[in-house]
Amino acid sequence: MAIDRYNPHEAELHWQQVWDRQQVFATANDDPRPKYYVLEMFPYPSGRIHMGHVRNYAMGDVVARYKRAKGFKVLHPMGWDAFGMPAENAAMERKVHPRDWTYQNIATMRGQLKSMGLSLDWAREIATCDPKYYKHQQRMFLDFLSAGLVERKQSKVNWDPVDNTVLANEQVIDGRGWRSGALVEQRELTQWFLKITDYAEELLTALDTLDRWPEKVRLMQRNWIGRSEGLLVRFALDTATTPAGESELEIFTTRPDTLFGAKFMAISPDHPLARAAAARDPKLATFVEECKKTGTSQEAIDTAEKLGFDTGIRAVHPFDAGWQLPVYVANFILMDYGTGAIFGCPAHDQRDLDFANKYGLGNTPVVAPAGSDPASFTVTDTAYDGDGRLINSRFLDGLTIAEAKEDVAKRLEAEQRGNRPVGTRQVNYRLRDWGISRQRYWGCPIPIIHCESCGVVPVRAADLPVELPADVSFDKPGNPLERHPTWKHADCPQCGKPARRETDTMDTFVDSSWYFARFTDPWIETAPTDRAQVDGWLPVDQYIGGIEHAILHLLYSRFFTRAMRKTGHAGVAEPFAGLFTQGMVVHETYRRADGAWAAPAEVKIDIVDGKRVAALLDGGAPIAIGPIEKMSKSRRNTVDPDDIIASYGADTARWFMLSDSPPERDVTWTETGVQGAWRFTQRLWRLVHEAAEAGKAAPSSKPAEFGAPALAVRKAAHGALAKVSEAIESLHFNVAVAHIYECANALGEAIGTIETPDQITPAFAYALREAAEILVQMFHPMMPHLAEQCWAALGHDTLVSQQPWPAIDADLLVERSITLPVQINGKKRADITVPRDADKADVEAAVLALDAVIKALDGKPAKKVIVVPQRIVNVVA
RNA sequence: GCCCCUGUGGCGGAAUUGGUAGACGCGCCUGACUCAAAAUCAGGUUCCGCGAGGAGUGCUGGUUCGAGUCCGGCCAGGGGCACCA
Repeated sequence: MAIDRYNPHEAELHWQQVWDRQQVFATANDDPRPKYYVLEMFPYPSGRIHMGHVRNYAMGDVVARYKRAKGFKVLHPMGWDAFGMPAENAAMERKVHPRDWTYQNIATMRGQLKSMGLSLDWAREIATCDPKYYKHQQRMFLDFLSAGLVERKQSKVNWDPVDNTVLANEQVIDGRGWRSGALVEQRELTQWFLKITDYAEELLTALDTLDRWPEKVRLMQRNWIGRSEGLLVRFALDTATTPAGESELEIFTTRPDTLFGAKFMAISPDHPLARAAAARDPKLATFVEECKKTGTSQEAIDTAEKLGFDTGIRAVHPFDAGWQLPVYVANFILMDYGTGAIFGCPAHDQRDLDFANKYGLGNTPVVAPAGSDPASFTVTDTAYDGDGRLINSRFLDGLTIAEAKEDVAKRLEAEQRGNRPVGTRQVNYRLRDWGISRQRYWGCPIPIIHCESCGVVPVRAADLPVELPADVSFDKPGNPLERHPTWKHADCPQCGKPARRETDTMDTFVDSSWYFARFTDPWIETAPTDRAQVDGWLPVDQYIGGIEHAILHLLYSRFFTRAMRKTGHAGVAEPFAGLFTQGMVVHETYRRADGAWAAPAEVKIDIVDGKRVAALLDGGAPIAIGPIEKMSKSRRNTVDPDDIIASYGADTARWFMLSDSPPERDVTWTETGVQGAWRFTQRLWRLVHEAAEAGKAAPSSKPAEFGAPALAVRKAAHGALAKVSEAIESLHFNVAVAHIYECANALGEAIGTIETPDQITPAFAYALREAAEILVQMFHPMMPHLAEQCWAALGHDTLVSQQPWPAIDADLLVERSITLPVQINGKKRADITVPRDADKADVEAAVLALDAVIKALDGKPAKKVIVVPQRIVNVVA
C-alpha cells in the first residue's frame, strides 16, 4: 500500500482548528494541579514576525507542551508590547494613526503566530496600548507615588534629537539612542523618576538567589548596579581662597588609604563650588562652558583630553592643617557619581597621574609592592594600582591597603568638625534612578495634573484611565499631546480650578515591567492584579528571550515587581525564577557585483568543484557570498517565516529552529538545513504508517516475552525517551532532537527486518506500535501538527496534545551484560563483555586473560588494574 | 583599561560531569531503484597509513591509572562595562 505524502498545509490548518474548537490550551486558574508558568518575551507589533520570533516561540512551546504532558497546569500566554515610537514614525511617514497601524500589525502577527501552532491561551491576550491595560499602570504609578517610589526632579537628561525625547541611561548605548542611533545630547529637564536606586542593594544581593539565570546576565546586572564601598571625606577649604559661604568640599573615595599621596582636588564643572567660583572668574566660566560642549558620545569621551582649570581655591588636608591642595575644575569629573568631587592621588590612579603630569603637580607613591624597595619605589607614566604596603604615609606606614583604609576611616569618623564627623563610610552605586518621562504621544499618559495653586496633583483613581486622545496630528515634530487643542486642559482635582495635564508619557519599558503579572488574571477590572492569581502563578518558571534585554527589561521588571510588592499588587520580589537567553538567527549575506545586497530568495546556490557558488536566480549574474550575520533588513539576509511555512509547513520550520545549534547560541539558517528537516517530517510520516500497519495485530496488553528485534526497538524507544525528557528539562533542544532521530532510526531498522508478514509476532507488533507511539509523543512538543496526524494514524481518537508523557520502562534501560572498554596505560586496546553485576575480581581476571592484554604485558605482571564498575577497565603495564 | 565567555572532523555540534572522543544532523563519496532526474533505500566519511598500526579536542606545561572535561601560562575569536573616583 502506497502512503500519501504528508501534506502539512491541510494537516496544520485542520489541527489548529481542532485545538481551537476544543479549547485545548485554555488555562483554568482554579485547576488544582501544580502550576508551571512559561513565558516568552512578548513581541513589539512591528508588522510581521521574523525568524527570531519563530525560534523564541518554538522553544517556549516545547517547554509548555512538555510540562502540560507532565501533568502541570501550564500558563502560556501571549500579548503585545504595543506602545512605542515606530507607530508614531509610521504616522508621520504614512499618515496612518498609530493605533490603527498598531492594531493592524497585531492582527497580522497574531495570524502568523497562530499558523505556527503554538499552544497559547489566546483568551489572555493583552496589548499594552489598550486603556484596559494602561489604566492599571496609571493606578500603580499613583500608588508608587504615594509610597515614595516616584520622584519629580530637575536633572540632566539624555536627549535624543532624532526621536525628540528623553532616554534613560540604560537606553543610551555608546552615546547613542538605542532606537534612533542619534548622538545623545545633555539637557536639563524636569522629569519623572522611578526610584530604582532604593532597591540597588536588594537587586544586587538577590541576584545570588537567581540560580536558574545565566551567570552572564547576573554578572551584567551586577556590573550595571556597580556597588562600591568607600569613604565620604569633608575637606576644609581655606576660606581666604573661596567664594562667599563655601567652607568645605565633600569627596567620595574608595582609596582613603592613599590620602597622603594626594596632590590635588578636582570637581565637576556642574559642582556648586565650580559654579560659585565661575561667577567670580570669567575665565573659569568660559572653561566650564567649554566642558559642557564636549559630547557624551563614546568617541568624544575616548578622544577628549583631560582638562583642568585651577580655581585658586585651596583645600586643607584632613590629617595636616598646614597642607594645602589646589582645587581644579576638571572635565572628567561626573556630577552624578559620588559627590562630583575627588581628591587626586596621581601615583595610584592612572587618570589622576595623567592629569598631574599634564599640570605639573607631581606624585608621591604611598603604596609599594611587596619585594620592592620602599625608598626607591617611584611612579612616572604608569600608576601603581596593585597590592602592597603603605609608605610615605606617616602613621600608616607599613600597613596593608586594607588596614590603612580601616585606620583612616576610624580616625576620620572620630574626628568632628561642626558637630559632624569628617569621614563617613558610604556605599555608592553606579545605578541611577529610572527616568520614565517621554515627550511622545504613543505611550501611557502619566496621570498627573499641574495646578498653579496646588502644584503637582495626582489624578483621582476614579478618573482613570487618562486616555490618549484619538484626534492628533503628526505633521509637526514634537509631542502631539502638547499641542492638542483641548486634551491637556483639566480641572485641578484638589481645588477645581483650571489646570494642565502632564503631557509626557511613560517609557514603554514600564509597560513590559509587569505584563507577566497581568497575564495571571487579565480580566480583573478593579485592580492591576488579582492577588490570589498573581501570587499563585508568579514567579514565571521559565522565561525565554533575547540576551539584548539582559539589563534593561530584566532589571526594570525586577524592580517593578518589588515596587508592586511594596504597594500590595504582588507578593513576590523576583518575577522570573528561570531565565533562558536564546541566540539569534543568522544567515549568509549576498552581494551583487555593483555592491547591492541580494536577498536569499533571489539567489541560487550551486556546488562547483566542491565550492559553493552563488548566482542571481533572475539572469544568473554571479553573486559574492559574504559573512554570516544577524538577519536584518539592511543586509537583506532575512527569510520570511510566512514563506517557509507556505513551502514546508510550521512543523518543519519549528524542527529546524530547534535542531543542530544549542539554543543559547546563534543558529545559521540554511536552505539545506530546512530541507533536511522537511525530509525528516516525511520520513516520520512513513515510519509511523509502516509501524501502524505492522502493529495492527498488536495485543492490547504487554506480552510477557519479546524476541530480539522487538527487545531492541523497545530499548531504543525507552532509552530515547529517557534522554529526550532530560534534554527538554534542561532546555537542550538540539540534544533532544538528536535522540529523536536515533529513535526514528531504530524504528526504521526494526521495520526493515520484516521481510514477510508472518515474521511479525504479536510481541513484535506490540513493540513496533509502542515504539511508534513513544516516538510520536516525543516529537509532539516540536512538531505538534505532524504528531496529531500520526497519532490519528495509529488509530487514536484522542489528541496527542492532551496525552500524558509516556512512562519510561526502567527495566529496559538496564543491560544484563555490558561491554566495557579495556585500556592499557590509558589507551583503549580492547573490549570485554561481562555480566552487569560481575564483581571487580572477576572482571580483573577476565581482562588479564585477554589476548591484547597478555601481549601488552609481555609476561610481566600488571602494575595495577583499575576496574570502574560498569564503566571502564584500565591496566597499567 | 576592567570583567566574562568560547576554541572538538569539510560544517552545525554530542560526550551520563574525570572513564570507549566525534552521537545526531548537514555536506560529500559509493552502490541500489530509474530511460533519466527527483524522491527513497543500503553502505562509507577525524587525520596519516594498502595494512597491522599510529596520531588526535587552539598552543604549552602540570595533576591523575586515565584529561575535551581539573590546575598554571600563552594564543585566537566573541561579548559586557567603562572618565564611576
